[in-house]
Amino acid sequence: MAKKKFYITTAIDYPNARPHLGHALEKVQADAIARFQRLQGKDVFFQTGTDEHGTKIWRAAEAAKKPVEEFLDEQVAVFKELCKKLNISYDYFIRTTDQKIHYPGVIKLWNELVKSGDIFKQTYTGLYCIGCEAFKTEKELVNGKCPDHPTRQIEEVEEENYFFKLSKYKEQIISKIKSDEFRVSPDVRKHEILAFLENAKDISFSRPKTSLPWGIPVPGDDRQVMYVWCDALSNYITGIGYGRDEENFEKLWPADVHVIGKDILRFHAAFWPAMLLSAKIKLPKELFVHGWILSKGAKMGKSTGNVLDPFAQIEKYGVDPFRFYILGAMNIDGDGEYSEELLKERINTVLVSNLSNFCYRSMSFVNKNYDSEITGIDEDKVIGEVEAKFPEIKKAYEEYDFKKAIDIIMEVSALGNAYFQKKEPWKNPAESADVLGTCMNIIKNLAILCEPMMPEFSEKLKKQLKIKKLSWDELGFDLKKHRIGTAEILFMKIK
RNA sequence: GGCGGUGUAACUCAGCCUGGUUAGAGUGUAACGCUCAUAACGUUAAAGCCCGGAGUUCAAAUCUCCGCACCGCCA
Repeated sequence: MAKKKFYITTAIDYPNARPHLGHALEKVQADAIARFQRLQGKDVFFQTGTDEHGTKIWRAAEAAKKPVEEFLDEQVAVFKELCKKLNISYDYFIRTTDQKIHYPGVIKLWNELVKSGDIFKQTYTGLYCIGCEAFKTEKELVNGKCPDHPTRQIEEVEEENYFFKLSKYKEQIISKIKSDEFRVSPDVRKHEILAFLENAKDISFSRPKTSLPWGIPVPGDDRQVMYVWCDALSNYITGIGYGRDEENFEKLWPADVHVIGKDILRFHAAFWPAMLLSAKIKLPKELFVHGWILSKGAKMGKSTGNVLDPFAQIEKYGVDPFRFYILGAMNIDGDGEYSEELLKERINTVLVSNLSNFCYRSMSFVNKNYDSEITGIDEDKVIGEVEAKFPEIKKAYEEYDFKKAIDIIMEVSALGNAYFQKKEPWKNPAESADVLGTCMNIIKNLAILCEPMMPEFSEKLKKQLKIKKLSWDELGFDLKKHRIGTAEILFMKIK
């Protein structure tokens, strides 16, 4: 039987500045999902990438005094480097400036929307801030001035743009979201978007080239440039072949899950499905929306000055402890707190004292007392207790509740520690060989359970246990006669 | 202003949908035990007017209403 496919994406990042912890969080969450699905035997395709058009990029390149292509290549390299440092197992990294891969699908999509009669021209009159190079609503202004550029004039500008008939599809989208045919999770985000959709208006879909110099030209009207929606959201289909390799597209679409942040919910849960409906393309199955990483209760961002550099954090604490911490710090339907104090505490008390210590004390005991070999297992009730956790952990992963998954996995490790303590094998090593056999099996299970979140740790465990590949199906206590390798400490305590 | 969420031990949270024995977990604290292990592990304990008020009920952290505080989305 052919493997079932699983197509997962992150949002594409806007590389006008260096990546921050929020970027890291989303990639790590998506990576954990991708790895979990691979463990389940799925044929996973995992896409991430960068959104490279728009005024901010154009201006950032100007500020850096570089040609925009060169500027982007450098910026994108940093985002790719972050993925590498984070151990992100993506299959494809899409760039929206890629004229071979991305443009054909974008143009096809635009034309499909035109064919459906959903693109129309309209004159737009609005209040324009020269500083932002963007339209503002009256509500956004403070004393008639842009809050970000209070010294600049606000001008009333008239532009002729293409619009997209979002309103035409809102009822369809509402019904698909309500029925979970297009699932938006967690529920709080589902409620939010349903409320928004009730009053959804048509949206601006292009800008004059004069005001948006860096973008994809509108087919048949080179005075207009596509606005971000058609240009960027389309990456989810163009990357897998839409408009270019239809066979591959048919194989992978619809996406099983788009992982996004709550700030772009509307674009993904309203604009994007409307575009797909207009183009007669199936909707993605699910949108998983994460919150923000906060530092002392404030959003991480350049403006708040509380930016922690993910590269520095990974360097300082190691990739798996970092992944472990940010995955465990997020509440499923809210935000998460990032602080180095908390991170240190979590690593020292949970990763080191519980998990890593159990593995090391058990394996080094086998090295010393049994010449690295186990010959059987002790049929203790701990086996049933551990096995009872497997379905709970699977459920937590399936619900993207990494915090819960971590908690239960650590209960497995704690069961191991309590079992080891109760059996006191050090008092009589000669007669305790089977106790350690049971411990080796618990460790094997931990290697599987932790893999989605801490792949490097899992690799090390497998190497030390001398076990090749492991899938979720191999959870259990089947290791009877086996020789392990040399135990090494897996995580060090942080001072 | 409208809609939604949150408020439970010193800290982070679970429990609330489907009311019911002494309200749970981890961290921190204390005592004891153990010593294979990264001063790691185990056992036990102290610690909660479950935001406030009213109501429904034999019974409410849990359901209803009002209020307060904080957060999100919309206007």
